[in-house]
Amino acid sequence: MKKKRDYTVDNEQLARFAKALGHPARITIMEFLANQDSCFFGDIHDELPIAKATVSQHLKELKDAGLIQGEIEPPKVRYCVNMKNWNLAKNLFYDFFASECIHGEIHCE
Amino acid sequence: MKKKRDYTVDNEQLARFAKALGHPARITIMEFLANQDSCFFGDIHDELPIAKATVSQHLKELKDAGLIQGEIEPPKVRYCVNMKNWNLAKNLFYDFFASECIHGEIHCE
DNA sequence: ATTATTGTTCGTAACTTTGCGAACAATATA
DNA sequence: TATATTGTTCGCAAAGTTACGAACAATAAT
Repeated sequence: MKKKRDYTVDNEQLARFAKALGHPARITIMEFLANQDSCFFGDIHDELPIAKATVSQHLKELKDAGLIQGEIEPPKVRYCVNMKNWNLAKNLFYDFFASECIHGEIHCE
Repeated sequence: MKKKRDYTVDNEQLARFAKALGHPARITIMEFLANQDSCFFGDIHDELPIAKATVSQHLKELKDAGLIQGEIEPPKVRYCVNMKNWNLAKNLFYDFFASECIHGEIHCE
């Protein structure tokens, strides 16, 4: 029997972030939140071609992945980027893609 | 009825890449391919704690997403990073995360 | 106390993902 | 021709994803 390595913690985390971003609605949400001050549920919903129940579901996934957080401001809910985890994701992705720079063309100096 | 925007082509593409990377096995594969010259199926399989049928499946997904390509060198199969699409992915991710630099701490100059 | 606004949760349906072992195909070796 | 090596495909099971409308809860306004 050969010995098989387990996945590293970093790779598990990176995969978790990637998975959370693996839907155009969730990409659109993150992009929107990154460039807005007002980030109420309704504003997000207006950006997306899907029902509010589905939007709520996508927001929950982003929240579970740690990429956003929401706080209730009755009668609305304000969503924001979780900067700590967003930066963690950013760094993991940067390092991931940087490892390819040995072949590199773009973004490698 | 409100008018809802469709997803942009870029966001769809970015989501497709993110989804393809949304599993630790596939992250591990890409990382491995990025840093090796020999990239036979068997070498990849040895890195992963899963059955070869499952490895084959993950490779197929990465291939379908355009991130890798494989060529038969009987009796082996050599897998490699598809640099064109890898760089496209890299750029899409970089731009995606760069949009957050208005709040930024790290990697923003 | 109604009624309206806002967003979540429930229930359901269709589809996709992940994983495995077994069977298979294709070449190389004895 | 038999046998070994390499990797894919098949068939299946269990679990997760995506989507919706309807029902619900919580606050605010009439």
